[in-house]
Amino acid sequence: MATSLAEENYLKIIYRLCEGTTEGISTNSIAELINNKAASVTDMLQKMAEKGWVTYQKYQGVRLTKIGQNIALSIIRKHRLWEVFLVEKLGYNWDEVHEIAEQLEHIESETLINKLDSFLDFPKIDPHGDPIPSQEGEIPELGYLHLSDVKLNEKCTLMGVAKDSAVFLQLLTKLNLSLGARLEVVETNTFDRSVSLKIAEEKPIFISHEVAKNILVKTQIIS
Amino acid sequence: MATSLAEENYLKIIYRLCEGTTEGISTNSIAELINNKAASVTDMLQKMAEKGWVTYQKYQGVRLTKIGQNIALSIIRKHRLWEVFLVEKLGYNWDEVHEIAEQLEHIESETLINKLDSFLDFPKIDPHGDPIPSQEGEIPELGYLHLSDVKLNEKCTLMGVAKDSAVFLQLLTKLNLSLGARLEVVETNTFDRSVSLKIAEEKPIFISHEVAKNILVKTQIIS
DNA sequence: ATTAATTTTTAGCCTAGACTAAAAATTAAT
DNA sequence: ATTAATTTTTAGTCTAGGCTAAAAATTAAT
Repeated sequence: MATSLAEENYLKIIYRLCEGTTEGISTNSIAELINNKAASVTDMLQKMAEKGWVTYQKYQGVRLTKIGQNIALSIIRKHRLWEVFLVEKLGYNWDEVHEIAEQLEHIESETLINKLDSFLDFPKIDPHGDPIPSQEGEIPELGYLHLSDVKLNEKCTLMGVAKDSAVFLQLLTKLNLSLGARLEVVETNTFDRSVSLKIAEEKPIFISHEVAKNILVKTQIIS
Repeated sequence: MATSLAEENYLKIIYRLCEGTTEGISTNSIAELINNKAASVTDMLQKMAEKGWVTYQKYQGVRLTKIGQNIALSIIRKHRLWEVFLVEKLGYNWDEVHEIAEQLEHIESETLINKLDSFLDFPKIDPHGDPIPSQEGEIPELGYLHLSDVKLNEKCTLMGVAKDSAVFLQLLTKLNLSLGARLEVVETNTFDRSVSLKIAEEKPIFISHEVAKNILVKTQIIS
């Protein structure tokens, strides 16, 4: 069944909210992310339930069905592949590509996205370190940790970010934090949960808990 | 002012119909190309007139204003650049790209299209030989002739097509007619206006007037 | 266990952009 | 110059996808 732009945006957002919960997703949380009023969301959820993309019970939130998940994954796949294209081929920075990819992800053509995938040499992650789902909807499991959860003095490598808003990414760039950076948490401050962080054995810098939480790292280098 | 998808499609079609006329464009002709009913077109024309993109007088057809023209040209520019991308970079054939480019042409980002332009090495024509408008809306004037207008026994080169429907392009491919082919009309048949055509000094083949009319050529090779 | 606060849903309304049917204007044909 | 045919416009409807205000259900607080 064909999906409208609005529907695709709902599916994508519900998918994001579903990750890491088995709970039904609340109307309000969707409304907030998609920037609509709760009443509009209820409306759309009911339509999507009829189409079989979500299961929905009044006042109990929604869950994606297998079909809904697959649609969401194919949109995410497209989004992330286009981001790779924008950065790798057109020379954009990682904080500039989100908006454009939000548009490109809705282009409908099976062949297009697979040719793009091949043109880009079948990348496994996007410019923010997020995994790119396969055509079959498989997501390579990367097992990254949030920097805020890493033990003191444990060396790790910056592999991705948990949030890709432009302001956050620009801050990272300013702090000289980019994909692949070698990191080590040397101190955590109980007062504000801020963190002293060594980057590539340099003099430590301070970053807030909020920042640390949104940095994804791996602790051993798996070759 | 922002343009909706529907508006962009109207502007593009009106632009096409304006080429080579100073007459107002009829409601019906637009309706046919855009696959809507005349009543819907009237409606939209009135709205676009208010926005200053067309001049419109009841029962007298529309014309594009300068602003309308510029919007149309920017969409055409995007369409044709994306077509180059699809053929040159992703390996599509020239008869496969139209539909996808119809979607891509609506992606809104100034920087994107200029970066794409540069990535493609500033092409002047698309895969069908159509000129690509510059950022400023200049169209390189190519001065091509329709093959049906070329004198007998005058050698010429296939530079483009006047129609890019998939069936037409596939037919050309079957006939071994592609961009750059050296052509010579050796006979025209008064009965059905069909044409005997030599391709690269081979044994002549027959093509219909309809085909000849939609092939664009240049007669001297301008280096 | 009620009451209060919050969340969600329903009901009704709005706009963009389609449509149909009927009216009006234009063009063509006698 | 009328009449007939065609084209275009108007008027009124419909659907998708938003909205607000009020009602209903759920959750939190006494």
